[in-house]
Amino acid sequence: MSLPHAILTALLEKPSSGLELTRRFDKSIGYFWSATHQQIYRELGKLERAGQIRALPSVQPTRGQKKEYEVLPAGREELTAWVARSEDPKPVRDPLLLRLRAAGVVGSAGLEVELERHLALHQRQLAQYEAIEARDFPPERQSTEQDRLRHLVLRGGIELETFWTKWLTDALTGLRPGT
Amino acid sequence: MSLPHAILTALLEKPSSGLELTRRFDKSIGYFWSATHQQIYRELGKLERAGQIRALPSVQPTRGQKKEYEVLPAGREELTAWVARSEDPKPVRDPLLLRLRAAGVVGSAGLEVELERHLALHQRQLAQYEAIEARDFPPERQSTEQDRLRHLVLRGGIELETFWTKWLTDALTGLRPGT
DNA sequence: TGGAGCATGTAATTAGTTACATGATTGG
DNA sequence: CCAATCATGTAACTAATTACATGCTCCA
Repeated sequence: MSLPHAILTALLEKPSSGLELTRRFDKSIGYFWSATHQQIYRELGKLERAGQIRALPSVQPTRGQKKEYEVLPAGREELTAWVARSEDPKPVRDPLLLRLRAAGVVGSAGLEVELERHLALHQRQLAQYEAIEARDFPPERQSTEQDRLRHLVLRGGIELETFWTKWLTDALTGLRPGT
Repeated sequence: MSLPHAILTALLEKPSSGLELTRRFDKSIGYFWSATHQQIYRELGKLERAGQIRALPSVQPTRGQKKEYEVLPAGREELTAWVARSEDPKPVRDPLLLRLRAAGVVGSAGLEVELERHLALHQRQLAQYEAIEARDFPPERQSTEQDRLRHLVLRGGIELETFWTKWLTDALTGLRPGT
């Protein structure tokens, strides 16, 4: 139940059309909440019907015509309440860990290649996050709460990718015999 | 598309009934792939119709009667192929990171309590994993590939929970003013 | 005999994915 | 004027969640 809140957050940061949102979900927002344009349009419709956002009245609502949305007070209230809401972490569901367990039962043939592929992907993502950190959060510069929160989110991404690269490296080592 | 593979793995480790599987998914298997009994029964039906598993012929298939399943050769082959299959990591979707981003926009009122709650949950999970590691994987004891793979999976769980406890601690520090 | 617990399921809903459809704008 | 691209959507499907239904066994 987080997609509407992701959209509300994005629209508060900057009113946008569906396609603009899609592009932003492919970049910064997608680093912690991914969504496709189909999901986004469907959810925009729901949020509009719920009175949490509205289309800016600049252009007529015909198909193929750009339509910009902004957040209404009800939407902001909903988001504010959600930030403090009590929601348990979702149970883990990780296909790669599962595959290692499966490999323990049917053998690990072919797994090494796949682990190396994942390792390369995570290393690339990590490098990208670190570049963003170097660019947007140079040492000793954060002052506003918004800056600190954004940096924390990015740190989460960096540390998650660091975990994966380290764990995959260990797994590749451990997969070849000899401890 | 990993639930059927999770079930095949579990059944290869030990033939079980639906409820037994449900219990095992609440424990060890659920540490990296969670599932409810409804999902499990539905998927058992599909796998049986697909000829990948079969019910042990011991008891008649009436409702309320325990029914044990075992994996057929086709099921083992499918699992073997899946271990080596090329599958990209799923895009990240983490509600807590998203909430921090939202807090940057509408303010972080009430967030601290929620972060502390999550921190406690992750610390508890971490302690549990570490107890399992101490019990099942004492130093210098692993020899078989299966042992090494199982330990790697557990290390994944431990390091993920370590990441969350560390990150949440940082976040709580960073949330109060003064760097 | 009747209720607790074991065991297997169905139904309805929600969220996410994949594939496709259509209109508007613009530059060659 | 037509192809590329921008932009908004629909439809069908798959996966997961939540709520409910039903039958069997055992023992107080």
